[in-house]
Amino acid sequence: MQAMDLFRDLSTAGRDAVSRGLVRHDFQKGQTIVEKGQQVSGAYFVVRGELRVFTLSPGGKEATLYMIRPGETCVLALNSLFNKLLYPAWVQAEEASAVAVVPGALYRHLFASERVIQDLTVHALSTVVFRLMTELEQVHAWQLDQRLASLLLNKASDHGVVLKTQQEIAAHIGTTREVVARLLAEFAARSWITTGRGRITVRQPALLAAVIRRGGTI
Amino acid sequence: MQAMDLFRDLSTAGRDAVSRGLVRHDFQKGQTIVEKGQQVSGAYFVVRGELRVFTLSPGGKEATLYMIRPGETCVLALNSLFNKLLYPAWVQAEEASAVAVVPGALYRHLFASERVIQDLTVHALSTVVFRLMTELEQVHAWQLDQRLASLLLNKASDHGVVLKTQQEIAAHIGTTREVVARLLAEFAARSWITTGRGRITVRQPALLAAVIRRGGTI
DNA sequence: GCGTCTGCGTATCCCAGGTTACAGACCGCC
DNA sequence: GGCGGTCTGTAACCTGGGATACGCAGACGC
Repeated sequence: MQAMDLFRDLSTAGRDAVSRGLVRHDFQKGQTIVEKGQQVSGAYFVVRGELRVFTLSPGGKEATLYMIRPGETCVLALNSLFNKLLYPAWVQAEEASAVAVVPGALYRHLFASERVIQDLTVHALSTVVFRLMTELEQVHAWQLDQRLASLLLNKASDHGVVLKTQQEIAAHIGTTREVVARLLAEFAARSWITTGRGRITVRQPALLAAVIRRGGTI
Repeated sequence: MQAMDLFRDLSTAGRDAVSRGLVRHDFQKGQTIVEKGQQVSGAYFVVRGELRVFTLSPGGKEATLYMIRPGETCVLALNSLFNKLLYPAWVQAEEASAVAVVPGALYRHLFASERVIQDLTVHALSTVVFRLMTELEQVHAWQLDQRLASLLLNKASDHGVVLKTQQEIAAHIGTTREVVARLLAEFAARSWITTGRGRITVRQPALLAAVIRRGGTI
């Protein structure tokens, strides 16, 4: 199992403990993994797919906090693990995903004795701090068209294709579907992108990038 | 020195190393401690006062990311992340503050060998993650009047006094002075607060709290 | 007392973006 | 090939709050 790569450098005792305690879960695209306020225990390692950590406001509007990619750890779990706080957000499988869960007690034990786990924990936490700070900065400083352009450039495949519905995009940048449609229409009118059902193709990445750097669309 | 409390549980060797390597700095209110993009290393323990971590957008508008209070740590350089990437925000002394700085190399050494430092590090990082997530959630879900009410209730002393200028408050919640004045005027018109030069007194905390829970001022 | 500086109060205007309300268009399935 | 569900396009409208532009009032030094 690929997830085991993470544990290669453990002591034999540690590896034994892990192989006994590790639980693997599979999630479908869109499936909710953790709900806000839930008491979580254990560390979640993403083996395959991608997880999305997001908030849900009373009105039902979502906003992505950050993503967790394969090989990374869900630190919220670590956070709750070490602080005894309740989980402060929702987590969902962005695509079909496989997750390896190390139960809380085992993880704390490993953290106490295994150097690799200590480093990994700190690294995971730092990464999230960095991502959250970046996100927060962008929310404050950027307009929606800049955030949208940024998302398109980030999520585009090698050939500039983004396979997402407008609804999903809206949830990512924390706005509504209509607004996304409006902004995409502006981009499309300038031939920077072309749109299709569940698909956006970036035609002029350089010009999109310019939107981010500057301040406005016009 | 009070900061030494933190290091009480170190091994003798560790304590020696710290007492040799620790550098104490004093900062005036408003003084900048770290600038964005600066190459920082080590850990900052707040001994006295309070630090503010914030972003500064091109337009010059500030927005507070989170605060660090006495006894808490700002872990800047533990791994490649904050070492190689540059620090993504500004840090400023919110009040006159004393900070004990543990240089990067020493901190990494301590982290590798001292149990207390490992726990402290994870705890500090988790705390920051939690604060950032909370802040991000509020930015998305709350209106400015709610954010302002929240800030007033949080920063008020025992007798409901907040000693801040409107400019400072605006920087905290990421808006402009004029908007703060407008909202404060609304609150004052309802006799929930009274205002003065550099001072706001909360008269009806319960009603302010109601603003947060609900959705609007009216 | 008098100038100067810093902070407050207020009014007017304007725009990004949220809201509402439909009208297609594509997609798979029966 | 018709039908229901999911997605997109778009237009008209509304509002929170950012921008601009002052005038005024304490504080503080001289």
